[in-house]
Amino acid sequence: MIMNRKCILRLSRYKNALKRLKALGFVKVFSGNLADAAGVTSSQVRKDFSLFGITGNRRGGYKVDELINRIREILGKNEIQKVVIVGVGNIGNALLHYKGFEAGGIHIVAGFDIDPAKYQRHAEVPILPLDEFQSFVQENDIKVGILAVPDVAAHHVSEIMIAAGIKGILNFAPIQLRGAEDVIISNINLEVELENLIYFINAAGKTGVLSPVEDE
Amino acid sequence: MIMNRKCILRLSRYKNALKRLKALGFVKVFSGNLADAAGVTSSQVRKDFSLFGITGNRRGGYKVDELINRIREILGKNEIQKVVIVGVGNIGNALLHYKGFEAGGIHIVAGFDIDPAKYQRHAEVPILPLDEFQSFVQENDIKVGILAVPDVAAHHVSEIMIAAGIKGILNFAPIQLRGAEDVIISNINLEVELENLIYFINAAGKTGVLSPVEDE
DNA sequence: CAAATATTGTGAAATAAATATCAATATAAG
DNA sequence: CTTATATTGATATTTATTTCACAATATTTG
Repeated sequence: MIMNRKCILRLSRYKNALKRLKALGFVKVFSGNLADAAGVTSSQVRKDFSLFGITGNRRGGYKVDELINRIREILGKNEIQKVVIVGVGNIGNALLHYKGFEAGGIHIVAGFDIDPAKYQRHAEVPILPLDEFQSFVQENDIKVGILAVPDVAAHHVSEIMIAAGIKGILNFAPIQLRGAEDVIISNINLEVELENLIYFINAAGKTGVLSPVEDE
Repeated sequence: MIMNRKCILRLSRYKNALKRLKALGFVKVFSGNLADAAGVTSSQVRKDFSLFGITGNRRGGYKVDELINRIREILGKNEIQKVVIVGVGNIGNALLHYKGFEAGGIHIVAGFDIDPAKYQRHAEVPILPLDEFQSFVQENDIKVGILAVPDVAAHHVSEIMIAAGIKGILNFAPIQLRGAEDVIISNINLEVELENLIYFINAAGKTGVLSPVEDE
């Protein structure tokens, strides 16, 4: 089954939207409801579902609980959920203490840095020397890491991560990392995002028209 | 000229790559060099350039300095560059003190929050009451804001921002914000990104194949 | 100066993604 | 129980994006 990235990202968003709808008391939803909540079209929702074999009832929509479980199953959240952070600077530290992940079943289990002043071996989420990265990752079977080091170090550190067995990297350094064959990398570049906003605002100022909102 | 978002994002990345190439001593580049540095194909680079009317010399490539200036011009970095942050929690605070933006000509000029304990009126980058948001934004002609409040507050705060005249929002809250007609919103959802990595790692574990790296 | 060569710039082709359409059908109404 | 109706699910259509292919042309070499 060939699945593209965008489709999976949307699936994740559907799940988030479903949780909110559930909190509002929804027991079943129609593709249109979900489309509104996730900011897409109902065709898109049904198309995505059909790719994953998710089915509802004609005229009856989808049961919220079943749907959440099915998506969670597809996203594989029960198989990997421990995440480490490399680079405990501004951004890394914020993510280390970000509470939003826990609710989604993602656990930040440790931070790593090269600066001894940052080490906190006995904190709830320990901050350890980068030297210990490989052994920690292997002992704890970690597959996902967040990279939040300065740009000059990013490439080097990504190699350390990959060598240790990390298979997925969320990269905050403002360079385009290229992974190995079996490693997937998501690049988040905040400056690029801001520049993008600025461009479209300026463009709107000139033409009076603004492109529709989209992401990724 | 109809221009899509992805294309602009790439332009921004080309600029970053060019800066790095320049630092390495490059005076001119070929589309292939830039493609490698930015992780795309050379066709893509040339096509993007042709959309914006950027030209080089056949057989001579592009002059790095000219190219950087031209891209900077297109991205409009000389017109808007002041940015505010609403929500000085974990993430907001990290971004407030993130040094990476300055080099790119983006200035974080203030943070806003509703928690009086966070106010720092006389700090280098002041943290002010949300009540003062509108007057600050209007007096300082701010058009771009970063939204980093808890999800339950996100929608409400986005409305305050838009009412104050903000035209571009970089949203870190894990809900899909929908802007007004003339407001552009970029959503960055870290949990979704992590889930996505987890999905592809699990998928690779089953099939032995991993999709190529891409973003947005 | 002429010939060889590498690279751009662009239109055409291929691929991928999103949207629209509509028959099938479950639910609800009468 | 029958009819009307709304919604799915799948296919077709449209639109967008990427890649390919190659003529045009600077630059370099002999």
